[in-house]
Order: sequence, then C-alpha cells, then structure tokens
Amino acid sequence: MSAESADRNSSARAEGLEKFTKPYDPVETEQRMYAGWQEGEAGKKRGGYFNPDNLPEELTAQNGKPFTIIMPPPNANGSLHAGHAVFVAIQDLITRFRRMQGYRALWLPGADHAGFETQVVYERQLEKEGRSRFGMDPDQLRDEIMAFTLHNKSFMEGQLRELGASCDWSREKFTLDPEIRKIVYGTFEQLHKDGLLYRGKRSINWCWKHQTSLSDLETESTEENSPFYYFNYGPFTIGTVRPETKFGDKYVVMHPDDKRYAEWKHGDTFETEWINGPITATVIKDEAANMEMGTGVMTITPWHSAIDFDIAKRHNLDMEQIIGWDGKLLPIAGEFAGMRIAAARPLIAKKLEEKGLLVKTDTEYKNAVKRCYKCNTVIEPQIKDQWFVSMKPLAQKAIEAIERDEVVFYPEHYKKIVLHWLTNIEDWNISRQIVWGIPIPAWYRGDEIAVGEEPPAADDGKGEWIKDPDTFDTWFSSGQWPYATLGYPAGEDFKNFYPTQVMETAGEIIFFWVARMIMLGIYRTGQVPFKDVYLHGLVVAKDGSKMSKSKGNVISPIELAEKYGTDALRMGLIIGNTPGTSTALYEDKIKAYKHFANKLWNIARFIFDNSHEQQQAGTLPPAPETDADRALWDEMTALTADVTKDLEEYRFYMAGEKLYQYGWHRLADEIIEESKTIFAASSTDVSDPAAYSRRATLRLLLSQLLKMLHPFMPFVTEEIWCAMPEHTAKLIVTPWP
RNA sequence: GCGGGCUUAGCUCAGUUGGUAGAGCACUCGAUUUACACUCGAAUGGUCGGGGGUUCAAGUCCCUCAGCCCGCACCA
Repeated sequence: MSAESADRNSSARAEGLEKFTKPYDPVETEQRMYAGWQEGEAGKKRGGYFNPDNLPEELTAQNGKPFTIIMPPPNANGSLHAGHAVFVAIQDLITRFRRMQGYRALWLPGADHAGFETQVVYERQLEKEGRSRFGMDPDQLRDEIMAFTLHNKSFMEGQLRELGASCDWSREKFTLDPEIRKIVYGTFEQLHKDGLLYRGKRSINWCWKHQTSLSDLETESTEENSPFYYFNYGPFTIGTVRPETKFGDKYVVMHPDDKRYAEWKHGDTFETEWINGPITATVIKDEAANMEMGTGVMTITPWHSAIDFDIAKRHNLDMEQIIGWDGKLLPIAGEFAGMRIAAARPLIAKKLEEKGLLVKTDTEYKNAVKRCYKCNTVIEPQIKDQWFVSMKPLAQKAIEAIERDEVVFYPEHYKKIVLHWLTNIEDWNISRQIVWGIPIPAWYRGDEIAVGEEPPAADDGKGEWIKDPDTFDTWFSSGQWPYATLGYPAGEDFKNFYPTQVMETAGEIIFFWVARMIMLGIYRTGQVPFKDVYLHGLVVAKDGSKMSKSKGNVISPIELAEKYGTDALRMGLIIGNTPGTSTALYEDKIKAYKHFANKLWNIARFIFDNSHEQQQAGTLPPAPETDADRALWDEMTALTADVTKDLEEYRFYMAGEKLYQYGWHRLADEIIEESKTIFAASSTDVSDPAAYSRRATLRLLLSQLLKMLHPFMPFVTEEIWCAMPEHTAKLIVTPWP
C-alpha cells in the first residue's frame, strides 16, 4: 500500500468509513437499517417511513397523491416460500419507487386465516399426533387452530421484515379481525337483500375425506381410463362408467330428436329387471342427452350428477341419495351397502353380467375424474343445502369494467383469459363444512331463513332459530380484501386510498382471487378495487420443474437471504422475471447478485478514497465542470429517464438489468478505470481541473445510481448513501431523480 | 369443445411503437499486488421452430403448418 493510500484509509477510518475496507456484510447491515426506517422521525405516528402519514414534507410537496398496494395476505400456516419472496421483491420495489416519487405510498400488509388450507395443514399435524378433527369438540378445534395460526402469523411477519418489506405495519389487517368480519357480513347481507344470494339444494362437489363441499376451483380434473359398460335396460341399451349409482335409476333419458327412439313418447313407462330386482322406468325426453354418446340413451342419478340434477329439476323427477356422506353405498345398494365405490363397481358390473344384462364393456374409455385439490380424493357430486352467490350479474359489471380498461392486466393476455372465465362463470358455493373460518351469519327455523349476525326474536312461539353450522369459503372474505382492509365504507383510509393502484400477485390465483375482488369490489363500492394487475409467474427450480417437498427441490428464500443478503435475493428475483412467466430460482444466480452488492460497495470505497477529503474540505464543485464529465452526466440523465419509464410501465426486469449493466460495466469498468489515470496524473493537486471536476462527478453519479437502485437493493444502497455526508435525509425518503 | 401461451447462443431467458441479433451462467485464452479474486480484458457461439405474405426494412405485423405447455367446461 502506498503512503498516500494509507493516509486516505486512515482518514476514512477517522470518519467511520473503515467498514469500506472490508467486503460488504449484509447480515450486519440489514437489521440495523430496517429498524432505522421503521423508526422514521421522532414525534410521528407508528410505522416510521413505511406509514405514508409520516413522510417528510420535502418529499411529498411536489406530488403527495396517494399510491396504494394491498399486499396479498400470506396464508398464516407456515413459513414464507419463494413465491412470497417474489411478491415482496416486486411490491416493495414499486412502493419504494413511488414513495421516492413523492406519492404518499401505502403498502398495506395482512395475513389470511386461509380457512380450508390452514385446516388441512392442521389436520396433518393432528394426524401425526394420532388425533383427528372428527370427534373433537368444534370449539376446542377452533381454539387450537387459532393458536397455531397466530403463531405462524407472527413468525411470517418477522420473515417479511427480513425481506425488507417497507409495508405499513401500523395498518396491518388479519382476515379474522372483528372489523373485517363486520364488512364481510355486510356484504353477505347486501347480497341477500339484492337477491344475489340463495340457499338451496344444489349439486355440489363433496370430498368425503375432508367432509366438506368445495367450489369448482377447488377441484382438479384428471383424465383417467375407466371401463364403460353397456347394459340392457328394458328395451334400451344404456352406457355408464358408474354402475354403482344406478340402484335407484328409474328414468331413461333420450334426445327428443333422436330418430332411433321416435316411437317412445315422453312419459311412457315400462317394466324391467334391474340390479336388485324389477323396477318401473319412465321415458324422459331432454335435449341434454347426447345422441353421439354411447347409444344415445342414459339413465340418470340426480343426486350424484350435476347434469342429471338439472334434468331432474326440469322435469320435476324424484331424487334419491345412493352414496353416503362418508363415501360408502347406502342401504338402497342391498348387498353392496357399506362398500366404497372403487370396490363395489366391478362387483356390480359382474352381478349385472350374471343376470345377462351386460352387453359389452369398452375398456379403452377415458373420462375426466374430479378430485379434491388437497387430498386427491375422488369428488362425489351430492345434493346439499348451501349458500350460492349468483355470479352472472356481478360478472357482467366486471366484464364491462375490464373491457373499458378500468382494470389493466400485465401481461396483457390475461385480459382475455379473465374475460373468458367471467363470461362462462357458474354460481359460487360459499358454504364450507369446516370450523376454521368466518361463521355464516344465517339462521333457520323450519323453512324460514334469516340473515344476520344475531338470530331474529323467537318470542312468537314458533320455536328457536338454529344457527347455520357452516363457515365461508375463505375466498369470500379475501375477495373483499381491498376495501375491507381500508375500512369501507366510512374510514379515512378508504376515502384516501381506494381504489388502489396496483394488485400484484401470482397468476395462479387469477380466478380464485383477482377476478372475485374485481366483482365484489365493483358490487360493494361501485368502483374497481385496483387499476393495474401485475401477475408474476411461478417460482421454479433451475431445471424449470415445480418446487415441491416430495421432490426435495424446495429452496427457502429466507436461507438464501441469510447467506447472500436480502438485496442479492431480491435482485435475483427481479432480473429475468417477466410478468406471467415462471422464474427460476437457484443459488448461483443469487450469488451473482451478492457480487454485485459488493461491487457497489467497492465503487463507493474507491470514490470515497479519492474524494472524501475534498468533500469534507468543501472543495468540490456542485456540478461537472469539464466537457467529459458533463457528457457522463448526460449519459446518466438518459439512463434515469429510461429506467423511470421502465419502472412506470412495469418492466422491472429491464430497469434492473440496465442499472446492473451501468453500475458494473460502465461506472466501474470504464469510468472509474479512466478516473484512475486522471487522479494519478493530478496527484493531490486540488486545482487540477480534470480531477477537481471528476471527484464531484463520481459522487454525483454514485448518488444517482444509489437512488435508482434503492427500490431493488434497499439495504446496501441506504448503507452507502448514509456514509456520504452530503446527504442529510435517508435514501428511503430522498426524491427520485 | 372454448380459451391462452411457448419455440431466439451449450443452458436460463431478454428483445417496449417493425430500423445493423442481446444479457447472465457455462466454456476457451490471457492479465493483474489491486477500489473489488465477490477482479479485469478478449475470443467462441444464433439460417430467431418450418413455409408463405405485407413492407424500403420482420425475431417483432398477418396467414399457415409442426412440436411443447397451461387454463376452463363437458363427458351416461
């Protein structure tokens, strides 16, 4: 080390810059930084700089408009995964960018009790302990899950802090908060008043293992090979893959235009031998019968098929339950009673064959089988009294708003996907037979139904009201999240921050959540809940495969952050991540951005070593003074315009890459290298015009780069920024250039 | 059946309104007691899935074919 640089280092040490002589240490820096931001300035409200009410006047003076992102509330039933890390990286980037632009930026955090999801997780835990929710006292179960959820919630919030999330903790909401429940109940009551909510016997998706109904979105269809049997049924041949449902069949359905059966009239009856003896069957003509399918003739089982249910409704036919809630055949099945479907099916077919009723079996037949998305159990359609929301009118309003671009999707093509789904929407079953959720505020007495948190008075002598035992589909409450968290309808935040600007979430939950928020938001508030929807893709392993525990390829974002720094993790999740497409996450990538953080650190060290004394002595010009340096500044100005535009138009990956390129390959590799020659030639002579101008220019370029990189890499940029005496305010509240 | 997407360097992917093909990683060669080995320089590597069209100009727009992937609905 030369005597000269030894001098510089000693002066740096004197100024508290000695940490720059060592590599950047994220672990040491991050906690201290986050606490500093969260404290903000003395005498302000809770939440520090994350609370938009606390932003310095100098920052908001030019703009001051609200800018809101509602955080997708993570399910409070585990730790944060890579998908959460992506949303933190993107949403915090947007929030910090807008805050620096002078918006009163609010990023509102929350947590989701996640009804069925959480109950399933907890049931697995019970199973490990050799317990089961069935037979448990519901209150006891609810208390246990509550304790479990609250524990996870606070754990998860700690992890969000580790990831640098600059969300306003003073406004945090939980889906089970009393004020949230009140709004959810209000919506239920309003839908009821408006005739958009009905309770009725309808065909529902029943999972016997979980003992609950599920929405269509909570089931998954897989194509499976199932034998297709042809049976003689009186004068007809019928086809079926489900002989186990056929015990009570007494209707035979064909298309009215099917010429093969023209001699049969609607309502004709005939006697026939069937599984457990002779029956009388009735001919039904209905257009739902497909003439191309099988023989064009089918028998129907309204209790266990949505299509058959509709036919039965149209013709007012009898409906009978064949399969119990436990997934086993009922006494109507005779000797097969108590058996499970899979076991009974071939035996029933065999019995029919022995009776000479089997015509043939098509073993190549493939059909779609619906399964529970959690436990893969085959869904049994059942008829049950449930609450349904009439979706068509709600969807219509949403379609109109989306077509008018009141909500804009990134990537664009999601507009078509959403419109297609909304156009073909079915009514939504919001009743769930699980304890973990918001209880449905409804009461019954005979055929009477009352809606409200409290039962109607029962002093008329007609008996007591009975509470609906079910809970809401968790998406019914989270679908109201934007206006519920802001205190609809009278809250100050609702007036100030609704409608919000951006909804950033996973493309996977576009129907579950985003589409429903748009519908319910318009319904309840008359306005769309957000202007822009940015959808990120799935985070996958390096080889493009889905991360899963069973494959053992799950990468914990928290571990990566602890190993390489949160900034590195975040940069790695932003660069190369385009909306709607999946992003690969792997260690080498994050490591590369740790190197970048260190590169910035060393850029700072070089600049400090060469200009700190002059800065302290006040012998630096306020702006570049040579043509060469003015050109460098113009180049930076152009980059700034470019990056700003990219960020405003949601091209985060591109803005990040440009800043990375500039920082490493322009500023470090070229500008600093060139500066070495300038400084070497000038020695310590402060009157040398080239060196005089360059020292100041380097500090200006670094400051500008730090500002633009802050939303991407908040910690290292703030740490360097605060080491520069010319900066009085923290970087987090410094105006965007 | 309805709808959406992908196909660009060995790998992962960018490429914004059409204007001379880009990055990271990997690989090869070389440099360097230094702001930084968490470094620097250089080289190699692509008929942008096939074919056709529009245009002065197409990875980009249109048509068509092929392969792969995904969503929704239905399936007696």
